[in-house]
Amino acid sequence: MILAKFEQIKQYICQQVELGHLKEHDRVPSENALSEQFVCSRMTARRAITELCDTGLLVRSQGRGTFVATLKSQTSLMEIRNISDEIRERGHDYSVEVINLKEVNATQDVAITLDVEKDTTIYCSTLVHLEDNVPVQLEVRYVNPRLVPEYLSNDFTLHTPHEFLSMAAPLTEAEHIIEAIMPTSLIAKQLKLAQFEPCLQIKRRTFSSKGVVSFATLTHPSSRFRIGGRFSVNG
Amino acid sequence: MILAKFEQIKQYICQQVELGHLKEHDRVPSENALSEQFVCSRMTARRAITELCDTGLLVRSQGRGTFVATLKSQTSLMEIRNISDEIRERGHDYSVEVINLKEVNATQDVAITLDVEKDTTIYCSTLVHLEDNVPVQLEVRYVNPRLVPEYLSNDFTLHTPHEFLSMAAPLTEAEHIIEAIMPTSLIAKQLKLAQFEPCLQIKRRTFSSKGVVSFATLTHPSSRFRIGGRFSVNG
DNA sequence: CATAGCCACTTGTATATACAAGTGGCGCTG
DNA sequence: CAGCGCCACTTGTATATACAAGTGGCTATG
Repeated sequence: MILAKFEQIKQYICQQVELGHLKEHDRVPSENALSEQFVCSRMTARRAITELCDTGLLVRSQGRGTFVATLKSQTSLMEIRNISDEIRERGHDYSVEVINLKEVNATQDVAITLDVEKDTTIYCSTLVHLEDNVPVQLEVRYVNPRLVPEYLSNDFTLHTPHEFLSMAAPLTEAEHIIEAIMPTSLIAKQLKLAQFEPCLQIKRRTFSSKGVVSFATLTHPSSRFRIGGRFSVNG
Repeated sequence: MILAKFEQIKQYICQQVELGHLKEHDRVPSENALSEQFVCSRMTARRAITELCDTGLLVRSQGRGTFVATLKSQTSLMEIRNISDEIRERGHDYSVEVINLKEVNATQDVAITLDVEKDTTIYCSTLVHLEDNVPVQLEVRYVNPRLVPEYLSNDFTLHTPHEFLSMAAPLTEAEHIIEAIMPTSLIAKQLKLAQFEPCLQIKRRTFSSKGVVSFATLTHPSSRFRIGGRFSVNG
């Protein structure tokens, strides 16, 4: 048995929803029905459903049954998404311009942020992400070489830093600070801004189970990029 | 039995953490130990622990045991917090300046946003929130009068719009767009900005179970306010 | 015809049990 | 003393069962 039974049942229900066989507010088979269908006990079927309720795909109602929830668009505010995927999902062209890749000595503040010793050699990548050949994000990223020693050998035209890091050291947590700034002339030049305009700047620290993986400063020209999201309020 | 047994166990463990008897990375009693202590089956104790893991209070490790997780500060990025609470929690003075309260005819776009008929009369409040007498947020808010007819009768020096709306129509969902803008001269004046500086602008739509409650535009001078948050990445 | 009550079906809680699988310590052996 | 293997303990998966409790429809009764 490769996959646990309750995982198989989860997968099946997810597929039914993805394929459109189950739509919003449709009733899903009862726990008893599923346990017959998958030849398992009711508790196993129940577990599958419980976990899908936790993710928000299903909602239960005692006495009535279990139903497909109102499907909500994902909250890209919270989610850390890969910018190339996001651009491609909008049906646009993604490309990247690598400005430089280097090793640098950690200054005091970067060392603290990355949780390494001062003057350690750390990796730094600077690149610009383009949507239909228009720069939409300047990404300056410092990476902890202890956790991802092979970072600089990545081909960034094939894998974004986020993609590469996700493979090398799966993300467990992230920390964000969002600010509005006026770009410096260097940033304006790198983003090919015709005139100065306010930019959204996100400082993001990402963690894996082994510690701080990287620290990135993501700068978006306001006229070309927004951040949005929808989420439900708990409690 | 007022509370289900697994809820009692959850409560007990939460208390132990709150009281400091269990600290970060401490080991919590094993499922078997809990089931003896509470005279229940292991599956019941297990359920309590499972749900506390889901909330992030505990982490499990097969073969080793269950531990109190690294306690994280709340993510104020996702949470919709009351600005007056936030300012007071920082130990600063909160005050508010009401610029105006009025009824307006819904223009096309506001009508769509609030999901009401065009030219309906809707409520509009404009106020500035101050931290130690410095303006930190300009809030322009449109409210659906069908859902909160008594909105304009609120004393905004006692309750922020968010507080009042939360009582009148509990939030179920919210939608956000974040942008960086240069303030108009009116906004700059209302925020008492000495010179023009980039501002973070959040457009927020809030929903109750009965529909769109309000639409707010929150403008923060970048030099006086940031948005931050930390969260765990699922999957 | 209206309704009160019963019944079938659903989810919710709880138990007892079994075996799989991961971890870490302890002791035995080379 | 180093390392291997066993064992105790832990969490992970799964089953079979029981009763509680909420929902909705159907039927019998007034």
